[in-house]
Amino acid sequence: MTVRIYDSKQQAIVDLQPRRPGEVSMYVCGPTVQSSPHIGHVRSAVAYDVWRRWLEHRGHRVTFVRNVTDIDDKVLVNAVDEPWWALAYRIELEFSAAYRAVGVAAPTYEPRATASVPEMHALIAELIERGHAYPALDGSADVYFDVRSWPEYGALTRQSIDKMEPAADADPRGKRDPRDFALWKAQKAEEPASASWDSPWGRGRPGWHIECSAMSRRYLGDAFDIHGGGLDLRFPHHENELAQSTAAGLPFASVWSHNGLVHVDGEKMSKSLGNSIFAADLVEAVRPIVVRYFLLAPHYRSTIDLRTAGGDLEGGSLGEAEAAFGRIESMLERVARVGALPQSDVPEAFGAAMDDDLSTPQAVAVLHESTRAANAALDAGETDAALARAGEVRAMLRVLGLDPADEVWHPGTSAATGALSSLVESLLAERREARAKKDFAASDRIRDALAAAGIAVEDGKDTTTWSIS
RNA sequence: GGUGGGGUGGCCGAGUGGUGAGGCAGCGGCCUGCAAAGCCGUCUACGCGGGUUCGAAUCCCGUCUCCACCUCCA
Repeated sequence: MTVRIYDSKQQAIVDLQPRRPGEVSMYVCGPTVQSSPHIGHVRSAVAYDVWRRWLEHRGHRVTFVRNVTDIDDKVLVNAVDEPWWALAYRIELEFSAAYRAVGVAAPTYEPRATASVPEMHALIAELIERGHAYPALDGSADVYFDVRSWPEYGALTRQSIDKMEPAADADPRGKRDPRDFALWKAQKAEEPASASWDSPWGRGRPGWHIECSAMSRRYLGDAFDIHGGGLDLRFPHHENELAQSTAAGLPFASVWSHNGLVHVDGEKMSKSLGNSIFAADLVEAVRPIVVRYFLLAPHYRSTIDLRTAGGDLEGGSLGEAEAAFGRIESMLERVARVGALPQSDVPEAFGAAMDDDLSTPQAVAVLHESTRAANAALDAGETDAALARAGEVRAMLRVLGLDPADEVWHPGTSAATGALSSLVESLLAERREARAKKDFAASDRIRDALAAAGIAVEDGKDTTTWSIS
């Protein structure tokens, strides 16, 4: 079974042909750690986490590198009452927590830009030697990429240089062409000494873009299989990465992949609109596992529109996701009471959907169909059939990183959990006695009391279940 | 001006030629002490105008419209 993936550069779905059979190397652009993670960052991380899990499920050994860009203009600007490196690390920790919360597995390696400065220098030197980069004409320590020297510049986004707007990353006086972008930026007088490094061209710091070319090469090699990131990185970031690396003579990425963006109530999410949904807000509105379900149910390349109920997250599309996913969880709990789930592989239709450019919408449809079938079988008293279907559901959930039993979803498990469970069970035992005596007033009193404490009680055919709402 | 992506039923969201994915919400039924859950059934579709075809959401032409990117961005 061949996995197919959309290549942004070719604008086509192609067969994934790993350079080394059985091994896939992926480089995904991680955050510039300048401000707190929002739903867009989380969406991107989930998308490539699912890609990675599916490739592993298909038997590939995946080397997954996601960088942290910890030195950049905005990191310096945003560090107002703390050192820039303290800000960068503080934000990096927020990102790690957000990723972990929604079940994104740790990458194979997570390199920081500041740890690969010598590799950047090597790349820049190669570019100068090949005639594709030059030190600034104004005598500063800036070094620019010479877009006119590279005929393929614009290949990723199919744009011609003449129709592009000038790059605003440095004073154009030092440039040969206003579209030339900085590979190395001279240290400025007002910037802290700790934010600059010696280089053959003078003291300074990396331009944006060069760090990804340097780190992907360092950890994955001159050529690797998949380069991923958000759609908004396509230009200029990925275009410039492609130009730098290929102009330096490297084959670079075989496939370029981009995940779609997240909108809020139909509007682009942006700082100026003040409508950013931060990761911390999300996991407060609904359970993290539901956030993950919400983010992977639509296709990874489509725009997700997060609808709120007048700003209330729980009342909008996240609440609908809670209802939809809750259905699957309820089924698993029902079925678990009649027997142990068998080890199963995912249904063929699920696999076919995932192989086809990670078509999670169809895959999720299979998930719901199996859930319905399991419920139906249980209602019909067909226990074995119910267990079989539930086993399939669990297999699918595991691949998607959505298994409710996975310990990543239970970080708060503690003695308190056990104590609560014990109390609730003893109240439910009293209620069972009352119901047996047809004392429904007493029965309802207990249910109401639990409801008041935020605990929902549901009577099944033979059993009663409870959950914290 | 350039480069891309969309317009599907009350809502979300799949679907590139052939008895209308899936979810949320609604309605009817079964089940239930009541409720919830579950199951069964059910109502609303393909922006607009042409064309090709035995047959089009799907292909072609035209048209309207929304969105993103074009050097801050996941």
